[in-house]
Amino acid sequence: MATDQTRTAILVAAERLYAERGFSDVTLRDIVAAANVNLAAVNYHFGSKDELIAELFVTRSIALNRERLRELREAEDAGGGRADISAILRALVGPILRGCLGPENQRSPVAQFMIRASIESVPPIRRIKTKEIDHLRKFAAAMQRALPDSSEVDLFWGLNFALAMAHHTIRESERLTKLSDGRCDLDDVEDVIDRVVRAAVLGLTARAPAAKSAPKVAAREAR
Amino acid sequence: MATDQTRTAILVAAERLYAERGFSDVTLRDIVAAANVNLAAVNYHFGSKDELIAELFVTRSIALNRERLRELREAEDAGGGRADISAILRALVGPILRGCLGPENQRSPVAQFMIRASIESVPPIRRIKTKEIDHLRKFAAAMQRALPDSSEVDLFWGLNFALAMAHHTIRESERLTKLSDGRCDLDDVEDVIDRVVRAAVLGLTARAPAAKSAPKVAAREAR
DNA sequence: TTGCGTTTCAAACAATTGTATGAAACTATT
DNA sequence: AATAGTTTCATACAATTGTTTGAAACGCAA
Repeated sequence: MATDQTRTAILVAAERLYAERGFSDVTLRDIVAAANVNLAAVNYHFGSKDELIAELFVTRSIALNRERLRELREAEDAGGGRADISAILRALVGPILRGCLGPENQRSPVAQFMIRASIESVPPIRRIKTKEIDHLRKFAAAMQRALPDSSEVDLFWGLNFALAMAHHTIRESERLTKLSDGRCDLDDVEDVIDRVVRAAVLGLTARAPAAKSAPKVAAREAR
Repeated sequence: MATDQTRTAILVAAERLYAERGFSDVTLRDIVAAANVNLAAVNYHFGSKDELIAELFVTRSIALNRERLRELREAEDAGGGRADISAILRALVGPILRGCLGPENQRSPVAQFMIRASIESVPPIRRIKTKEIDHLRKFAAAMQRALPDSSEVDLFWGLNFALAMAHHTIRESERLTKLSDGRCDLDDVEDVIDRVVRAAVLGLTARAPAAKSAPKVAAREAR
């Protein structure tokens, strides 16, 4: 059993490579080369490539969800049982953004891997991902308590949009930097979180759907 | 030259399979089986697998960008040269959403393929994707004309968030349906577009500057 | 040291991948 | 009908994939 040296070496190398290049482009031979272990070690310690991926994802998924719930509880405690909508959304998108962006995390595999995982749906992950819905329901419920007057549907859409902005910003951070000629500072993580949360909250709390539907142009063309 | 029967058969089959299962999971043998053509036909007509993917992506990319620009011009013409911000964003996210969602397009590969393409960055696509930045710049410029008082950075963020909501909604439409127990109707495409545009516009036009730390539930209406 | 369970290693495995080949079948012009 | 150019086809190829194997090396209690 020793110190599980090779086991963790494989995990570390695999996560880094997967985060950098995606699942399909990384072979077991790439991993064992980066980890400086024997090829057979992967199957010995994990059984198969899929189980290695699954273990990676489960570990990170649990950690991320725990951190999210921790922040949610913290916000609820601070608000005397009912958390502010901003705080709820901040608990939802903060951990993943903090893990993926920022000067020290920009190229870090810690959570960049999770984004890959949520994108390329390899079989072992797809199974696990289904369970994440239960996790999101907790946030939906908290949002409902924070905004009891809003319709459920609107809340789900708000939740969806918040995650959308967080994930997309992480995935396309490079493109946003290039598009804005570096003027969008993705290293200031807390600023990014603020922007995402603010935009999501505005979409949720703004009354009257007035600002939409372009006046002159045919807004809706169907039906 | 006949009617390019096999050529188009390959294109159709490939796009459908790629849309359904992603690039890495679809082999040339899968494609030729679905297209009912010989294995060698792919390399004969396209040169290589990568060139087939590139041709698919280029074709769809051009069509999508053309439709976006068409709607943008239409909006600008209707506004006498200066388009409304809602109309601009609608031109940006409308075409892709219409192509991917809706009862008849839900499982249609027409543009679902594009989402896969923008996610799994296989080499031939990555090259083409870079050019899309120039395309987005046109929208950024239009947004600047529509909201001359907003800072450039805020506009880029708004553009980023609008695309984020559109793409994420397409990608995770199944999860949103499941999470909301079917109450979020993703078949009503125009409603989805309205929601995306409205949320994006609110984030852009709401007067609630900076406000670093979590803003209170100030329900700010857009002007 | 001896013995035994665990871990590592080099090598080979079978399966799958994209691509290439060269002959056959087809099309259309002469 | 004959020919030249194009397209199809079965087949083979080389490379890469995840996985397996059996022996060697190791750790450690007796």
